[in-house]
Parts: sequence; C-alpha cells; structure tokens
Amino acid sequence: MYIKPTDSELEILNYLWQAGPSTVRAVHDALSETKDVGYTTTLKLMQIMHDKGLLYRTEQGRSHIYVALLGQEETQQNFVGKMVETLFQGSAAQMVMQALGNHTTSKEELDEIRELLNNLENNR
Amino acid sequence: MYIKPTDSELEILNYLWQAGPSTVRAVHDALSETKDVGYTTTLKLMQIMHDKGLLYRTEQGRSHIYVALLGQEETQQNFVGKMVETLFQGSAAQMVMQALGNHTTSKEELDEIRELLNNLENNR
DNA sequence: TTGCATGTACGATTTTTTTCGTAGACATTT
DNA sequence: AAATGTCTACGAAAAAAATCGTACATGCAA
Repeated sequence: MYIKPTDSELEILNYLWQAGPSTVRAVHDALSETKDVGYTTTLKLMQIMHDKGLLYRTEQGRSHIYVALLGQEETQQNFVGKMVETLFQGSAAQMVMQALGNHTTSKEELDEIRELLNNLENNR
Repeated sequence: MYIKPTDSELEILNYLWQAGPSTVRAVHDALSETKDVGYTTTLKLMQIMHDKGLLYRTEQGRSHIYVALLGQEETQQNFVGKMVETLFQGSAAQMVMQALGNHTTSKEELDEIRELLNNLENNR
C-alpha cells in the first residue's frame, strides 16, 4: 500500500534523493536555508517517516544515517498521475502544454521531448 | 494572496469547474459516486471554502448556488509549478516526459504538443 | 394541520500534520 | 572531573483538515 508523503515529508525526500544517505543534521541544515524550523522538528519528522516506512535508517556511531525508501520516480508518477486526474480531467497532454507554456525550456530539452513523441507514436 | 486548496477542496473545485454554478446537493451527489462521505461533510466543506474566499455563493430559494472563485488555469499553474520545483528539480521537460510516458495519449494530442513545441522554439 | 423531505447553520469531535521542549546518553574540551 | 556540544527519544501541544450529529427552517403532500 502506497503512503502519500505530506508536503514536509516531500521536502525531506527531495533532499535525500539528491544527496543520498544523510544524517538528520545534514537534512536539517539544508532545509533551514529556505525554511525556518527547529532541529527537533526535522528530527521528529524523520523519525515518523521511519515509522511509516518511508525511510530506512542505520546507526552510525552516535547518530543515524537515513535513506529514502520511496523511489523518486515512483513518487513522481503518483503525484503526476493524481494531478492529471484531478486537475486535468485525465488528459496528460493538457498538463504537458500547461507545463511547457509556463516554464522556460531549452532547445535541447524540447528536442528530447520531440523524440519521445516520435517514439510514442511508433510504438503504438 | 493565493490560498492553496486542500485535496478535498480540489475535488469540489473540480466539479464546479466542470459543471458550473451548483448546489451543495449536486456537488455531493457527484462526489458520492466515488467517495463515501456524508452530506453535511460536503456542506461544511463548502461553507468553509466560502469563508476562505474560495467560493462565491448566492441564495436560490431555500438553497445556495456556489461558484468557484479560483480559476482552473490559475490553480493548474500553481500546482504544476510547485510540482516541477519540488519533484523535478525545476525541469518542466522532465515532468513532461514522465507524464507522457505513463499515460496513453492520442495521436491528435501528440500532434498538438508537437505544434506547441514548434511554436515555443520559434518564439524564442 | 400534521408529517416528511430537504435545506442551512453550528458545534464538537476525530484525525492528520507540524512543531518543539525537555531529558538523557555520550564524546570532547578545559 | 566538570562543563559543553551534539545526538536521540519521547511526550505533548498547536494547527490544520475532515467528519458528522443535531437543531431548526421551510416547502410540499397527505
């Protein structure tokens, strides 16, 4: 059964996906950059996530090293999927256009998408 | 100041965007199809949304007619934007590929996207 | 006019999420 | 050894969301 991470949990996951296995301290320091929050708050959140099975952890001397158990891709899929359903009436294409229209995207990326489109059409 | 709708609020907004001005009854009947929830729950939620300024309402005899004050496009933008940031490191292209890869999209839609890509590239 | 159906309002409760204080363990420094 | 810094654990509270019971108004049908 899939557990949907909350917004705060997502911030933590996001860091762990980028940085790999990390201590609470590392996560907290990173989050503090953009957010005003106490150390024990981050700690508690990560403990809860561990309880929920969102994070794995291992002891490292006096502290713990945490690892995300939820894959980034899996999570992306879940969120994108839900969003397409509830906000775009199930049309991925509509969301795609919304996304591309409102963000700057490099020529390289556009080309990459174009290639994907071609592949999709061929493997139909 | 933008108020981020919760998940339940989004379901209601979604219905209102599709159906236009509606009574609580109509919204509730629609939601009940896919969700087990009491009438007064939906009523209360819509009252709260009204208080928050998410919905406008007008009396119609004994009941109220509600209208979404948040635009669908605006809301889509907000959600897509946040998601691109927190889940895709700011790369809209990555999300697009994720979305297209995991949903069936018709040839017509793919063509439409292709056209959009061309336009984006030309108006650079 | 009595009873039933269908509304809203409101309060209260439950559940979920976020936040943080305090205590205790253990190294390291003085 | 005492003080200091850095951990975790735990409990509790605050804040946000979701749920629903009950009361009350009103229209309509018997």
